[in-house]
Amino acid sequence: MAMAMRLSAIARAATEMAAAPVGLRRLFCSNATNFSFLSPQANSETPARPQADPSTNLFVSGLSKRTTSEGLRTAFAQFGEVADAKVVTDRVSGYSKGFGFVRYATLEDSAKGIAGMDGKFLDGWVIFAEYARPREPYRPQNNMPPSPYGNRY
DNA sequence: ACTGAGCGG
Repeated sequence: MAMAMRLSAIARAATEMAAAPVGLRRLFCSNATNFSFLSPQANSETPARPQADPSTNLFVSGLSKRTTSEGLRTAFAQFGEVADAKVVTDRVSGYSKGFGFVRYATLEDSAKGIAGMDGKFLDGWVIFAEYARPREPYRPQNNMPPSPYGNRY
């Protein structure tokens, strides 16, 4: 019965993990976050699943701050055709924010990119690759006129 | 400048 209590504690912990926000699930990698076999109702009960729908665009987090867009592209290009790769940097300091985006040419490639890179090491850090959520709609922060240096939209 | 969760300009 002590055993039964231990097992239920484990099941409870696993259930909490499955319902935990992305930040906590990051302790593992996104490949190992499906614990629905321990909480069958979690599927219909989970309000908004944190995972985004499949996309050619990947959100990559956990990056070393020394990883560049070029390094990101090189790593992910092993698994498919990379159309674009970008490490997000602070605009004033120029330093990496530790995450970035990789856009593949096809959905097949982006799936292979996740399988190949999620939970792997890059420049000494375990990185996480997942489908990116749809990009934020563009809106100028102030009421500044459009920049002459190139608005891409 | 360090920052270790996060979804970009």
